[in-house]
Amino acid sequence: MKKILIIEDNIEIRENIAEILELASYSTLTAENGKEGMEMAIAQLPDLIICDIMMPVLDGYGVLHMLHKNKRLRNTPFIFLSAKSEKPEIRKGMEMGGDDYITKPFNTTELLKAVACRLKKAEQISKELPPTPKGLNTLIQTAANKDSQESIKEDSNVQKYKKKQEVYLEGHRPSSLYYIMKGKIRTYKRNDEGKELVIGLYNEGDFLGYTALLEQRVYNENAEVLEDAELVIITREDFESLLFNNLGILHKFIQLLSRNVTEKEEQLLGIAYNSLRKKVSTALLSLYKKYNSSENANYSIDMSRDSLAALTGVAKESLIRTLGDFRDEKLISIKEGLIFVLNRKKLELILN
Amino acid sequence: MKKILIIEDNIEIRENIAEILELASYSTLTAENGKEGMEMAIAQLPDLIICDIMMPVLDGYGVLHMLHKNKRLRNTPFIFLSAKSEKPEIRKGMEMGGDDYITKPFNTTELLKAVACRLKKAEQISKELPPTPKGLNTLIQTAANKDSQESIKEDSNVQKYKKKQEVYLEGHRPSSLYYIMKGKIRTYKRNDEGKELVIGLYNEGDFLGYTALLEQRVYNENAEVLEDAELVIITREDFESLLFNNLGILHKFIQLLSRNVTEKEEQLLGIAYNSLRKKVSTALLSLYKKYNSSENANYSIDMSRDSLAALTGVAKESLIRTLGDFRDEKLISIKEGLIFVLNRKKLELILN
DNA sequence: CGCTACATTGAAAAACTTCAACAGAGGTGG
DNA sequence: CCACCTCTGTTGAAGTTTTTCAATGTAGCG
Repeated sequence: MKKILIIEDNIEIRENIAEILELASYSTLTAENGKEGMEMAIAQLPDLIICDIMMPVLDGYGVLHMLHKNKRLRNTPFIFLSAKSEKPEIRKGMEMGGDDYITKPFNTTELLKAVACRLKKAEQISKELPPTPKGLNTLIQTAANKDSQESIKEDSNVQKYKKKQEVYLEGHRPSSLYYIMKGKIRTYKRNDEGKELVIGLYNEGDFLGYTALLEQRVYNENAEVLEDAELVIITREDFESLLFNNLGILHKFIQLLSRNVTEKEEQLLGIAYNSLRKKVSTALLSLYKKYNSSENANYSIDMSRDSLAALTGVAKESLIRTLGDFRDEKLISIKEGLIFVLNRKKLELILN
Repeated sequence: MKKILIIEDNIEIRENIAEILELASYSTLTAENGKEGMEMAIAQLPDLIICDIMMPVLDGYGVLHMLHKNKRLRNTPFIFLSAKSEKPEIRKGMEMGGDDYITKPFNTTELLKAVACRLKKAEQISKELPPTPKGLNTLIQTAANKDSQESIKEDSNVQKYKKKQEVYLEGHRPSSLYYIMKGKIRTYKRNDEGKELVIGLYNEGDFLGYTALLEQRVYNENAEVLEDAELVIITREDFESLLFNNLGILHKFIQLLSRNVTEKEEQLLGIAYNSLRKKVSTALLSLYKKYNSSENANYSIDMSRDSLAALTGVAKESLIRTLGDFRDEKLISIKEGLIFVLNRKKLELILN
């Protein structure tokens, strides 16, 4: 239930507002001057504040000013109350960052609408999300529903891709963001000699191809389907409007990118100094973690040896030999090309 | 000069507003009903729209609704005009996404204040910045000045660091963001065997240590001063408030991170498959580009062989031998340990 | 002067890659 | 339906590249 703080010196008006809001099943807090109101705001962190301008001790402007200085209250919606005659005061209030205002006398509908409207807007902005990248999944859907402007879901189309199909190619101009509904994708780069290195693995619930869009330049890598996939195509325009109209999504993308950087740094260290054995084992483990997060006991890695080698950054033959060694050491088993991880612990403990 | 579109059916009011705004040196466009106004908005892309609610043909709500459907006009500030008596209409307008409203009759000050206030807010949001990372430099300063809440500049302090000093260490909790006023920094990781790999080079005008802050976890790398430095310490709180109160900064950080990812991917490909010679030459060139962007002819690389090896991802001895080869081939010269790039072109053309 | 830290060189060893050959699966067309 | 072709996976052996180990040189410094 939403908590609303009412700061108003006139007891009648105050009680009246509180009553109306309570009837609309909000919980209310009341204060009879700015100072008291601030104290209460700090202690209770209300979801919205309704505040009179003309008050003894600390007036409405003062409250607004102090709110802005407080990190946790800065974004709380703030609705002014003022007498009809106080026009310049109202302007001043809006300039100082008030979100809306109501002029006295007001009627019930007006009050409730203003409150509902501001609460809704605030919610859209500060939407809390689960910390996993998967959270973006739910997010994009809720955003698509809530967005009154355009429903991303409707506009976007889902496309099916077969194994080995290329989703995009290095050097091409990005026209859309991809969201993986189903299937697995890898991204890779090729050096002058044609050797491939896999630089990213993507699974259901992941986004694909955002760096090129964010940097506003052509793709720097190729993307290929590892396992038959269904991708939601989100046009560049939709992506940008989603991104910049929704602080929550922006926040999440920043975290996503940030984690990306960190992962790549880990990978760098590994590729630079790890031994063949270590490289192969970390590659196997990263596949395992990425695609078998539910710890399915019978999970198998189904990937061509070329791809696997490109993921590890070693020659195909070296990879195969190492896999053979691991099989002999009973760390993995291989049946018809599929690799089963038998002893994850030991695989993790392999030294350089 | 800012362009303002006035949509109002009453010719007197319309001309009056236009006149006032012209006097305040805005340029104005006028339309006498919603339909005409929309056409003009699409054709002219004004910076702000003032619009009456009650109008023939297409009313104010209709205009607002259509604006929201148009990508280029969606974020244009929108101020309603309405008669004092039309309170429920005003609420409806605010609910639909109007930014502000003015009740008729209004006075000059009120109008001008509302216009100025909305224009200012819109500008803060969509601030355009130069594309270079250096842009952040100017940005943080302007942000510090404009930010009415807290001046980052005042709060933060500048600290001096000596060569070889550690700025932060892997595993430590980040408490602040660093902005490099002067000097050079490198970040590096160490593997289990103690071998170091440099994963980032930072120069004047760069930010340092943001990934840990953004991911909200401990540092994943060490940062060490390469050349005596002065760093602005920006507290975590300031950084976060800066980041989330200023869309422009957020935008820029997204681009920064994005480029970071791309760079690391390039580096990965290089470290994975390049030959020793190629690795050394790209390392030299990346140092050259990073720290001698002004193409100073007498620039020299002053770095310990250990550091250089860590940057390249090879053994120190291998690095030294390759440097020797390059010197014999007259690609570089070495005096007292300092490396001078003699033939950048040829260095770039070295094959695997 | 002796100590320490960094730079350089030589030679041997290790770690991978490359080349080459071959096997099996799977698809194709006569 | 089978011979044939191609593609992928595997193995052996030779070849390269890079690292490691060890010795030596050099500069700064209390």
